[in-house]
Amino acid sequence: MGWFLLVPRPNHKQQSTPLSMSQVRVRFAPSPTGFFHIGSARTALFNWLYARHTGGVFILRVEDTDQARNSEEFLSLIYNSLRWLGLDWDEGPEAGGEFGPYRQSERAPVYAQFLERLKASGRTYEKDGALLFRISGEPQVIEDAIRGRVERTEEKDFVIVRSDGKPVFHFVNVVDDISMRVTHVIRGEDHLSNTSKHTELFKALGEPIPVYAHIPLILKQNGPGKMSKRDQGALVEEYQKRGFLPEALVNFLCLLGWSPKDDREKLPLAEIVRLFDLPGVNQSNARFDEKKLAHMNMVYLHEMVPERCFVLARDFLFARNFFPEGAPDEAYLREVIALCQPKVRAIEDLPGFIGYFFSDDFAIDPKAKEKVFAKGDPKGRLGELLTSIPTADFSSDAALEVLVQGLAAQHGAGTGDYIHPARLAVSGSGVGPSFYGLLRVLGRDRVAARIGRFLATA
RNA sequence: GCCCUCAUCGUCUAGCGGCUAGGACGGGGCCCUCUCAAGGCCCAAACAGGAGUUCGAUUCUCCUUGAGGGCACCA
Repeated sequence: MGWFLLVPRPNHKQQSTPLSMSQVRVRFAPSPTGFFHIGSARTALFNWLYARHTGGVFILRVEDTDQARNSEEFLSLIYNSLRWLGLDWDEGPEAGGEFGPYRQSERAPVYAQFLERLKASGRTYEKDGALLFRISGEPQVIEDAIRGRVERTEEKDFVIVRSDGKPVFHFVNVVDDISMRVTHVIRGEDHLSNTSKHTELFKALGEPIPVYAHIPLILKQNGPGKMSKRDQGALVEEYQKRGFLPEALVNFLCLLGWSPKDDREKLPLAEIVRLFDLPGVNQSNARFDEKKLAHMNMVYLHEMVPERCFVLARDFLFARNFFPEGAPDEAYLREVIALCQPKVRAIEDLPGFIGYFFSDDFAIDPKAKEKVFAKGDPKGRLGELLTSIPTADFSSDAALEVLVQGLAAQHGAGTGDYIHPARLAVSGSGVGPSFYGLLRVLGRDRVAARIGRFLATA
């Protein structure tokens, strides 16, 4: 890892005119042939981070030349996911820019023009109706900003235009990077072996070679191989639908192949932007760990301001049709969410956690009931509590706590002797949010009715 | 098969010649106590193997092994 101390840092300035290359220009170039997945998201993220770190330009380029497999749905999914993650692009579709168009399907004239240049160099020839590129056969050396010197010799000529007239990936990719003035190519390591094809093309066209930075791949969490869009937990859209917090997913993704080099893990994006650099990126592949993502998501959830949590939770609950009988009172919902925010690990846990706040028709958990009735006199305690409810102060948790402590002292019992049976009576569950908050939010009427019903039926 | 890349706890990582090899997730235990999927504390857990270089290697070099990727008229 010490090579970058010896070799001057990325040397694009030596390779081109300082004026045109004075600003970093990176691109993320997805092809809309399937769902947007975690690996692509991280590649986009690292490009975005580098652009923001250097004050450069982040370009979105759509590689939609595979017409048989492309779809506009997949494309808008990419846009949506990038926006959800906060990865805004400076140039590209829906953003404009002076080096467009940014969809390859609209760039045929550019490819024709560069093809003429390549033909003029005498390095192309036709075979079976396709156009081939004649390689130099010379070793291709790149100074990868992450891996250091990598050398590889391309061994055979390759097709650059199919017999149907469509140019292939290697050619259009290089042409676009040239014409969009891309200075740094940050992409997955799966492209490392392709790079020799690309440098051959850059040289044949007499163009400067960009700085390459091949980032490690994300491996699927179970089983062999890299993560693909078919793997469990691979789709960005899925996390969005499940109510994950985008800042948590971004933070987690940053830590797959990069670290701040100290023991911090949760850090603000602005801090990551400040610290991020290519030599700090790891060289080894990382295995995706959904448990750690879930933990990161929980940490962000618990630290989030309640109002934002409310908005996210409300939208999520409505999206899941959690209120089939219509919207609940907003102030009440806000209180429920605020009460439960510290107790759930994720927004998606909410539906299973808050049902009894919105319906009196909840089941009594038999296990919890067994535990409550195992000792003491739960019904007697509930009776005492019920008697005190009409005159109780439900305006604050503290007031309710005082009430229960008073009952306990008066009857020579512990607060738990009231709390556990009462929690069961009002929620049907042995677990839940802070007890006094639970009573306060449910309110006097519900609490009294539910305890009364419990005493009558349990 | 050929080529390229990588290699520290189960997982994500810190470490850039001398450390009791640190942190986090997950796992186990204890505490708190109004429950808990929350919080606090503690424990187990790693330098793949072999040769070198060096006074000294997790750290540098080579080999082996393992892992990943690439070798399309897919991108």
